[in-house]
Amino acid sequence: MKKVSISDIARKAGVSVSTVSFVMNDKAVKMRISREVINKVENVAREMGYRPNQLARGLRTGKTKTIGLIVENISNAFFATLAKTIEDEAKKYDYKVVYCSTDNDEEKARDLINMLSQRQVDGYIITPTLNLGEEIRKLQGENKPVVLIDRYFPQHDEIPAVLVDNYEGVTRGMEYLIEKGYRKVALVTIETEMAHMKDRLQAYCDVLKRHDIKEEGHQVKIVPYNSGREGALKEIEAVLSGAGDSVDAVFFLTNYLGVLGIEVIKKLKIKIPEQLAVLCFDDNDIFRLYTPTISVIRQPIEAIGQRAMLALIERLKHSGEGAAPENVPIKLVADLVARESI
Amino acid sequence: MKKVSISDIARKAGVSVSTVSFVMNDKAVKMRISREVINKVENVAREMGYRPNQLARGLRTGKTKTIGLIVENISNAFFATLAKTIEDEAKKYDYKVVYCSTDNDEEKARDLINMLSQRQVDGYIITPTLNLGEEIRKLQGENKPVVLIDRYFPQHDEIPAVLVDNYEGVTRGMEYLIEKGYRKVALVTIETEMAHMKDRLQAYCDVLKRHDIKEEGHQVKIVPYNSGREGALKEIEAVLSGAGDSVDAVFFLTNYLGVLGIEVIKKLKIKIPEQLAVLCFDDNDIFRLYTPTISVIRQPIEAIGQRAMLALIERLKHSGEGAAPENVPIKLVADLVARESI
DNA sequence: TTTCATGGCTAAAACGATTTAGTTCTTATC
DNA sequence: GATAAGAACTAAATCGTTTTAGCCATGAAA
Repeated sequence: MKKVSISDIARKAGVSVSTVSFVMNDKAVKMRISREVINKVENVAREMGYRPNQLARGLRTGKTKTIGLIVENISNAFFATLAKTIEDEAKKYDYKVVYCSTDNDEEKARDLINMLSQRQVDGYIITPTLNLGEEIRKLQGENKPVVLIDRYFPQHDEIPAVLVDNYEGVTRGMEYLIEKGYRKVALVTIETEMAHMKDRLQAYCDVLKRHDIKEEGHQVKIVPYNSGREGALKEIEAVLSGAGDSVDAVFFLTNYLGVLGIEVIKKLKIKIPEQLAVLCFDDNDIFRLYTPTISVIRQPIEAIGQRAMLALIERLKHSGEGAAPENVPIKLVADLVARESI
Repeated sequence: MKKVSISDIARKAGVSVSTVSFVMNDKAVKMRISREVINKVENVAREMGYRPNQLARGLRTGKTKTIGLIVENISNAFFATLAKTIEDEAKKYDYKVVYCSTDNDEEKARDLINMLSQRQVDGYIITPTLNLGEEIRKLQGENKPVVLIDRYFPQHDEIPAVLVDNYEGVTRGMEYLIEKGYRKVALVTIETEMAHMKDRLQAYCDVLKRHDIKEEGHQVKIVPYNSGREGALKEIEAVLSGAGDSVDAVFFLTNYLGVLGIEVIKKLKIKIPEQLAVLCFDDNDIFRLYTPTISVIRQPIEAIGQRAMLALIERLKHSGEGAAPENVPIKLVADLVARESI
């Protein structure tokens, strides 16, 4: 019981392969195939359960109707939601998406791009790691559109990117904390050279400076990327043990760090917000359900996915022409969700 | 700047296409290509940045080195973890996985199978919806191996399946509740005809019967599948409003329901475990971090992914031969994680 | 001198589609 | 009666690989 091909149908219907192809692609009328032949072919195709081979089609046409999505980690809530949005959005334009995770590893990211390229995806949506600029330029050189999400390369402004306005988001959060009277705000962030995180860090520093908060107000803990779960917990604990004393508030710069932070807070039995105010960049179910509920700066995940998809589709359409260089990166505004933790 | 093909290399290196192919596939020695030609070809390929076209390769060989993974919803923690495990596992065998979500919609599931089939994936791992038996048999007819996960079709024991022992898991949970003195255990489950959920429900009933618990002890709430978030919250609230009175414990049969349950409990300010003991089938970060922590029956997600992958690879290897019909379904044991909620 | 290996490659078919450029009938037009 | 203009199809090239069968030397064996 082999798969049925277009020529099987042709044989059974007593017509040529081309005729079948025209019928299957709704070009029958344009090619003046008679009504009866059309019906005959359609019937035979249905009976035999024909499903066009996309490999063959892609090989011939050069289009696979597939886009590659590279995220940091698909099992992280943020990326999972983003992926789902993009998948749903892609379907509207009749594209399928295949996704994969870099685990933030440069080498792995390169391998993934390579793999997707070999599979001839039509375009890419990428959460880049460091030093991926060259690889991405190569894709563009092959005329494959690329849109970055969540992160960007300031030095490569010819690569379109869609992300939250990180600087503005953290500024908003910090202003809120300060307005509520907190002055000793610890920052917990992740070790990285990437611009989006630098922007967040910069915003923190700028706000403190603007309010003339010095020394004791500046407590930045940078968790090394490879410290693992246990290591990260230790690092965070080191900061939070100062709660109620050297620290009166903490701002976690990623959702993942925030969840670890909750774990530490729970362990140390720190009272929120009496001993410690808590704010996190990026929402998570846990923050909504924890007692007390945790305030967050919420990224507009759906909007990011939609805008990215839109930008990509635009480029896929006019892939030949010189892509109109949008003002990059596109920065969307994050909103503050005030809950009980501040 | 077009993509470079094998014949571009052949031309530049002054050899035939076949020779290049042999070199690129490590068949050069077997084909007695001389050392110098091998080196030459390899150099040219590297210089030109050659990446084999997998469409062409797949078309020719009939193997895409890709497996299709169909889950209910990739943004759900359970399936996201499962997907990640399977992806990692697949990589070991040099397979790529492409995943998609059914949202538990029969029609969508069929479409996805169709789409993956058109893309010529070599095998499938599927979280089936209702009535997918026929479609799956068709795949097997085309000699494409299929392994089910999380769910199974009792009436189709020729389709291999890997899942947790649902009956045993719920039995264990119920015995634990009863041992701790709870007698009025409400059950919250989802409306479905699928066997794995029937098994869970059956276990609940059997345990109560075994302990001679009648009437007041039997409170089964079946949340309709299409009730949406708000609807589901209402349904659950209807049950939990009896906490401390007609109900002294609640057992959520899925992780998703459990999270909604927590939301209701929080809203109604129900004291756990004083007014209500809580148990959930399937773990989630929230259960670990909520105060108090919530006990769960934990599924061995990694093991499920690994066993499923193993079974699939086995079948991919001997796809010609009559697949040795394993004892199906493979049922793995779930363990009870006792926390503070009981 | 013919035959046979063997070493070192290449030609060409095949995979399953799409698409361009025909081909073969009718029928209408001058 | 010759020509042109559709109508209704089909042949064959093509996409980029893999793979089988075979070609052409050279040297050894008979």
